[in-house]
Amino acid sequence: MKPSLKMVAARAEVSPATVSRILNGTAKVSAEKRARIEAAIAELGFRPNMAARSLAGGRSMSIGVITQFISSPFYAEALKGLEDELARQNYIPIFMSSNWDSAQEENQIARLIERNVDGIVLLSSQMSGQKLFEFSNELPIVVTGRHFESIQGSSVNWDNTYSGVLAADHLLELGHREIAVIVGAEGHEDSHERMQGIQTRLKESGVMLNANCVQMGGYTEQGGYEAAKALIASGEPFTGLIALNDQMAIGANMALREAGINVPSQVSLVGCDDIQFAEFVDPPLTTVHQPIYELGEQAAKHVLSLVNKVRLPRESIKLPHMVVRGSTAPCQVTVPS
Amino acid sequence: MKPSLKMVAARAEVSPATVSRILNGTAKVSAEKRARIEAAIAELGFRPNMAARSLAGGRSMSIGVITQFISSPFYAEALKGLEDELARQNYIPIFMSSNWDSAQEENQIARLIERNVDGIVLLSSQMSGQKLFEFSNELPIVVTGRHFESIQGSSVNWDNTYSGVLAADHLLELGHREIAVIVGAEGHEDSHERMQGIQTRLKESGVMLNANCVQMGGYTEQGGYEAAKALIASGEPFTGLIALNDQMAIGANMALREAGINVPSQVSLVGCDDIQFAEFVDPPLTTVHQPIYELGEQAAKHVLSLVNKVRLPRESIKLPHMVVRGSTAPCQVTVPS
DNA sequence: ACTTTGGTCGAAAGCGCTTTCAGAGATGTC
DNA sequence: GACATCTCTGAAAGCGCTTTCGACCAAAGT
Repeated sequence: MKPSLKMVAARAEVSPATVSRILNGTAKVSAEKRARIEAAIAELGFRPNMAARSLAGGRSMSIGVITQFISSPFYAEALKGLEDELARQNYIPIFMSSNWDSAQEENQIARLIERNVDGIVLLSSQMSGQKLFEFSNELPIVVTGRHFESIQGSSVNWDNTYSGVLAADHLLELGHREIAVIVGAEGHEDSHERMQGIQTRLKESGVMLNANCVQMGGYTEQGGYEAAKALIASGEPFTGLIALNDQMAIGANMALREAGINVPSQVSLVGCDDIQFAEFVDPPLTTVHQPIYELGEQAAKHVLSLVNKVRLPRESIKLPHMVVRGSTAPCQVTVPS
Repeated sequence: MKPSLKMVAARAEVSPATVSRILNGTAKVSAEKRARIEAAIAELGFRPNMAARSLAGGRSMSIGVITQFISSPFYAEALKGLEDELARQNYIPIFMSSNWDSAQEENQIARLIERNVDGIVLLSSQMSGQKLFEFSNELPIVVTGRHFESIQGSSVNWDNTYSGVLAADHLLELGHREIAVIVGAEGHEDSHERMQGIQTRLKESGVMLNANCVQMGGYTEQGGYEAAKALIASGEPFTGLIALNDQMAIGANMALREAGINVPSQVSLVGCDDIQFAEFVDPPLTTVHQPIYELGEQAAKHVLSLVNKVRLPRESIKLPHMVVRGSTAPCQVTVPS
């Protein structure tokens, strides 16, 4: 039989209420009783029952976390950040995948609410703003990759525009003037913002971005591969290629290789995110490193601040920065045929 | 105010007990009342409170899942398999990372128990068999990647030896006789078994495996990279290289490239696992595909069978198979210097 | 000495469910 | 028709904790 709080109380010769007070630090307890209780807890190996705590206290000490896919290499670090920060505050994350499907996303949120999570973090939600707002009336929600603000909702993000700026500047500095871009998916704020940053910079430098030179890659390797193929097939000349995430960059790299186009001598390729694999592809990928771990941490801090109704000191997230590896080089005069 | 079971009961003019019976299907209820109750549930938008169910029923309908790291590319598919199968049976997984640390692993298990999980799945546990056994007395535990059997414990695995056999056979058939191996980590049953398979096959073919030709790579890209460097530095000739997982193979690939050794014309490289990235490296990695998604599914089925104390029809897991891509080729006479 | 404050603590209610127990009908058997 | 047998249902206890409320005691103020 598992030891219960009641048994601890009996053993320490105090009331259950007092034991609870020790557990939660909700009231002062005399040093003497505290010692007795702590001893009893240790001797019995008592571990409080979360279900009971949750029921009685109205808090489950758990936060739901929804990603497109639990093992997305992009979110890997974000999840770590979340996990670490939540653990520090004695919460646990409950991870679920939505598989890029907004119906599934809603369904998972419902399951999480049923499980009494105290709040939810949405890493790149697909849901409509309306729905999001409705859910945020039920419980605190923090979302990344898009803007959202309500009484119990907020968003956390780094400066995506700046990521675009960095990528564009890097190619520009290397002398590239014919630039193509593989974007993420329609209606994705972060993809859109990065693109915005790129365009701003290109325009400032007088470089035109032909419509043919922008392809959609859906954020996957396969998508990047196909987008690059389409780019090549279009006949549009380009010496610089920016993929709005590393997975697409890796796919594009493969398409270029297959087409006999050398990276970086013929085309300079820059990715975005700096996922773990980026340095192990050939050539090692030049990319915009984004503070993903931090994003997770911040998201955790934000939900918890909403849950516990404390104001969070406005701590801004680090800026992205370039990681120059082998996939970019100064522009040669020759243009890939 | 959230609707409760009691409110549903009041609205349907039945007792709470009857509502509960409908929810759990634990007893027959007249069609008429069932209809009234279902209507009331729908009208109120009632969602049962898991904390209460868990407390009253002694089941939390959740399974703890511990991996080295949530976003390990290797376990990606396994987690998906677990998630899917658990969802089918109305359970949810609670994922936690142990970061390759057995103390953390124990700690996480304790946290999971505290959260009343009904069972635990350990994807590649680092814990001692003794500890494992102790925990399995407390609740059902299923572990992968090693053998374990007890009243409330079991393990699920594919045939790792066969994976080794496949890799060795593939190189042998291509005519390679000088073969090197990058193994995982000390004391890892799965690494050991794969190695076993390789050695059996090599021995049968009269190929000797020099001790210098076996390096440890710790299952990471970085480790594989360093292991390959050491291999090259040792001066030991080899035309075939097997890495016991893809991440190490990818690291090794990079080391070979840096050393100016061409894959596959000078060295044929074979990995193991067939992770998502394997086909996007250059050259696309020839590897032993292992049924990882299925492993997750099976692990889920196994814990749930232990939890619900039903015997599982002995359904064996698929066998690994070779996926031949670009990193292997027939052996040339020349040997890398 | 007598009330006031302040600090500790226990009794008890209750969180939202499940489950046992037994009662009430309905049905079947001899 | 009397009795046993089912089937469906409700009352009530209780899962393990938190929290309110008030009791109690010591220290402080008058």
